[in-house]
Amino acid sequence: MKELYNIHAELCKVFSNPTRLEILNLLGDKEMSVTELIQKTKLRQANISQHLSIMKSKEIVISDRKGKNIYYKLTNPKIIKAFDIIHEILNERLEKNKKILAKVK
Amino acid sequence: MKELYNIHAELCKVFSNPTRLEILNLLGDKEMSVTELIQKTKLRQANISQHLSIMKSKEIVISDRKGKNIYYKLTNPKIIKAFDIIHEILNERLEKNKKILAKVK
DNA sequence: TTTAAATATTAGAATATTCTAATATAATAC
DNA sequence: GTATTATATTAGAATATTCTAATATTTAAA
Repeated sequence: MKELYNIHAELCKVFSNPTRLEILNLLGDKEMSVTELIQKTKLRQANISQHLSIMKSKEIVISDRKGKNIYYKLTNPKIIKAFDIIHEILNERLEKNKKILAKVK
Repeated sequence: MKELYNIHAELCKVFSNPTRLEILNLLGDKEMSVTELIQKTKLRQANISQHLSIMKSKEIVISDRKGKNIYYKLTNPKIIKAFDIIHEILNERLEKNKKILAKVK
């Protein structure tokens, strides 16, 4: 069982960086080339490449060259499902805080 | 939108440590005192306390003293739902690898 | 009111992560 | 071939994380 926690933690480590989350969310919509990712995120090329390399090595994305460009996509779209739940949790937290603020006011 | 990635990443950072995942999974079943958590995990008291402190500060768990003991529980059980999806992803990955191995053999 | 049990905090060494700048590689177009 | 475009890799400084050992705090029991 401890081994499951290790690989689960490894996976979450990948998700614990805002740039990688941004990339993954973009790839959730459709596969995208590195150039497109640079344009959408406004981040440096080396940085995007490094993050893609990390995610590829963890088998979270796969790449596919098409002519001049290399396209990346998610290996498993369920990742987005997990993100959706995280977003629900964050929204519920926000709502709760709003209510508390409303009472105090 | 970038702000969402920041807080999402912050939350996943908490999930990117095997000990914290182990604690959270235990708390998913029922609330538990620090002593119980030490017994179940076989980890050092200081270590458990530090991890609980981190998760409390991120509002992932809340604590409640009952006499001698302090009990911790999840603030939002949906966390376990997110973990279940992660486990599905990891299982699917495992199955895929099994199939590949079977073909090679 | 001292003692014991339960939990928290602190300090610090070891390790890991993340970014930028610079450079390398690979494919296409000319 | 040579230049250009797209992408990857490397090195290294700054920062963050994680554990252990030691110590402090809090509550209940004697």
